[in-house]
Amino acid sequence: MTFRKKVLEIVKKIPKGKVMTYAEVAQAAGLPKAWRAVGNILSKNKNPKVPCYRVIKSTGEIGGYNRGKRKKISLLKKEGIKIKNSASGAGLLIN
DNA sequence: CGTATGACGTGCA
DNA sequence: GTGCACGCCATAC
Repeated sequence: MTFRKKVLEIVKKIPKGKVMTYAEVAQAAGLPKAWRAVGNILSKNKNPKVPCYRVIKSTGEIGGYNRGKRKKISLLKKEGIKIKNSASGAGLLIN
């Protein structure tokens, strides 16, 4: 079980309507200091079953998305999460 | 095997 | 409040 796969598993287990930060995912994967790699892995994530859009930065920022940050925001909004500011503002509301 | 990179995080100016 | 720089880990080439 590589760290990469573990991270993907964790992200897959994220409940609907909820979000996790890269740091949280890394911690859940067993390497709380590997959030760096988490982002890197998700960026190269080729598994469509992984809702990588539910993973955000610890600062509350959206971060980025393979298919465009815009799309990520839309998906999160559908889940009940609204984005206050996508830049520096760092604000997302959960319902 | 070694180097470079990245969807980050925190600290400091 | 905003901007810049450093540090960290795993993956890719």
